[in-house]
Amino acid sequence: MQTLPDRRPTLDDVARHVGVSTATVSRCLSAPEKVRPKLREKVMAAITETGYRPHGAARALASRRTNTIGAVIPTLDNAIFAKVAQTLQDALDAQGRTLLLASSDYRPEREQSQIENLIVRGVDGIVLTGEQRDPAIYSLLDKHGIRYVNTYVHHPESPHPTIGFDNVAAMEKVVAYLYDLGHRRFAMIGGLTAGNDRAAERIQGTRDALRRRSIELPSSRILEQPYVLAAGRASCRKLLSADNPPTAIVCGNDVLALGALLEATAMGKAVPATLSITGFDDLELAREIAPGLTTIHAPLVEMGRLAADYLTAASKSADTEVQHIELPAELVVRGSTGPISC
Amino acid sequence: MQTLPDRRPTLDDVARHVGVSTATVSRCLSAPEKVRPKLREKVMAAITETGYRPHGAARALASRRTNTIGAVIPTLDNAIFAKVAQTLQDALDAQGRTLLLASSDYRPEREQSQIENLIVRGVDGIVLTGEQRDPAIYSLLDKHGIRYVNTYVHHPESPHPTIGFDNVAAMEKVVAYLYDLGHRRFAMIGGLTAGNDRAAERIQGTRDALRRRSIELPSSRILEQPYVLAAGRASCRKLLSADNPPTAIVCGNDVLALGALLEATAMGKAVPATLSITGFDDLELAREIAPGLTTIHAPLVEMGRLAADYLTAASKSADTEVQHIELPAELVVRGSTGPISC
DNA sequence: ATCAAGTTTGCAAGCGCTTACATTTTTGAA
DNA sequence: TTCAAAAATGTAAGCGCTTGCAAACTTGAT
Repeated sequence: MQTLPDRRPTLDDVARHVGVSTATVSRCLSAPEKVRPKLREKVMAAITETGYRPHGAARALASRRTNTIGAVIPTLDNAIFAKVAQTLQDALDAQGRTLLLASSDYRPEREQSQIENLIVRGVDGIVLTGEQRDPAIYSLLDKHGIRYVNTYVHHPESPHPTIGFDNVAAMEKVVAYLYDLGHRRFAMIGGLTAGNDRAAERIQGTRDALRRRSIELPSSRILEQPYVLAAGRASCRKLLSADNPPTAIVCGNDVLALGALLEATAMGKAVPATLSITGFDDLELAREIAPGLTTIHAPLVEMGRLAADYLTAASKSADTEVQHIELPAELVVRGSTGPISC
Repeated sequence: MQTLPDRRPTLDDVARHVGVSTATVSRCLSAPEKVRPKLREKVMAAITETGYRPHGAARALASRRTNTIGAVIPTLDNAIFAKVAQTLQDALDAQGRTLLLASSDYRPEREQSQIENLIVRGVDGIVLTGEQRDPAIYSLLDKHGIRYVNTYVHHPESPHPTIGFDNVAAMEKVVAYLYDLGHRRFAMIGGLTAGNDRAAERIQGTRDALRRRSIELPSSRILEQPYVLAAGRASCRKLLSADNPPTAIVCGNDVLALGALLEATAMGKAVPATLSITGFDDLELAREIAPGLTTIHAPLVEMGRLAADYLTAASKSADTEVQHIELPAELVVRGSTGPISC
């Protein structure tokens, strides 16, 4: 007798098909070694035949596990975040878990709603970008017993775990390098700092590093811009058109720097002969363009892998130690920077 | 009397807190208009106080809905797919649904496992990339009653719905334009065609368009490469180093074309004076680089929006008509192409 | 053969929520 | 006021699965 169900097959369908209990079928799927090989084979065959696939929601409800990790990144539109997402996915895949990816578009309220969304979906842990956010979010996370880790930053004193690099120290490296080349007239094209602590730290880091060398960066020389090429171009044009233009433009990320580089070239400004430009992140394109972009290499792969490992380990042990891992963010010198020549 | 639960708050906790039934609390959340305003306020306050958040799995199990759409894209590492994902997410957000994003890394078996994953997660519909895949996947989708739509292609005769553009016709436009400029020696740097029908169609489209003009493209002039800058560079170098090098290089996407453009420039080859290069997709960078890249504009935003709408509409009505929507993919002429000059 | 220990399988109680249906309360026309 | 209709709320039965525990079956030393 053959039933032709037009509904999604269930565990029960498979069980009846073989003549065993649902418990056995369930075990074939989640603990195969507990079922006698011969029986298991029969069950597996029935699963194939019926096209059965587990019902994730039912499984999650019964087992109180989802084997899922969430991540909220600012945007997919930047290769840098896409790369981390890819790394996370690979690392989690290897552990038999899956990644739930959400993007906030750099908007705090949207980040919050995405985090709540992940909570509702029952993720076991969350990878966050940066540290700055409404404390209510952290307490909500705690209340639901969900582990999380802040990435892209290193804040050893923070009560929240961080895996990332020191944005301030990285900018010190950039400034030190440019200063030693002889540069004294600086400008910065940074990211929008509202709700973005990384962007703020990079600007602050640059400002501090210059101040340490007795150079004050006037606000007219600090432009806060969205991370798009066109903004880098426009900002560069503006800076170069001013009186006494800078000889070095420090950018908050590679996208802005590439925009600046393209505009400077278009304006006939020789790079690096008369203008040095630096980025941050080290995109593939930074290496390929001519001249190559001097930038800070962000250790994305390492960061993604460690974040995945951290959440996995964290969900097992219940140790309370807040962890902070600092990754190196090194300066990569390429053709877009050089000694001052005027 | 105050309980201090260290477990996740449930509907029941909230209900007890207010002194109503769980049904009422549930209704406050999913059909607020069915609850007297005064009571509703009390319930909402209790929800805030307890930090309650719905348990998605339980909700999905009870309601047999997840309000979730899945999408499987080849990779996040290409701005083009990131853009579609972003658009999809925005469109779905507006409908109160969420996007579950998965990437296949251009590997068919990984695409399959990601699709199964989405089925297990109970998505209401799936956005797929391209059409070529194991028929078993389509029948699995059918068996589970999950709607899907293939994007990036337009196959009016296919039994599977498609929303996209005609890759073959697009390449005809490219070739026609270059031919009319006087080009006769062509080469192509295409994507890897294994499991990628878009890449295959673009190569085939180019070959056909040339053949129609009595130009045969020898296999030595067709390079299949992964979509990365470095591959574009290396391929370009190889093509230009051959005897009787091409005057026009047609690329399978903008990443390859940008690589080719960078390499040609680095080799001192004047573009477009002695070499024309075309891309496909129309990345932001294609517009910003110098010279600007002549390319096919892929209507991503429109595609994402339509796909979201289609799956929403599809899940409501049960009409059986297989839909095919063709979107325009126009040639955008910029500085990387010009008349032949030899 | 026998039986204790180990292995395999089944039983059945939930997991936290939604929702048909039943019950109670409110409303407003008579 | 009265009472039928409408609105609000409660009751309770699952949704499809996992898993502790009990029952049945194997195993192999005696």
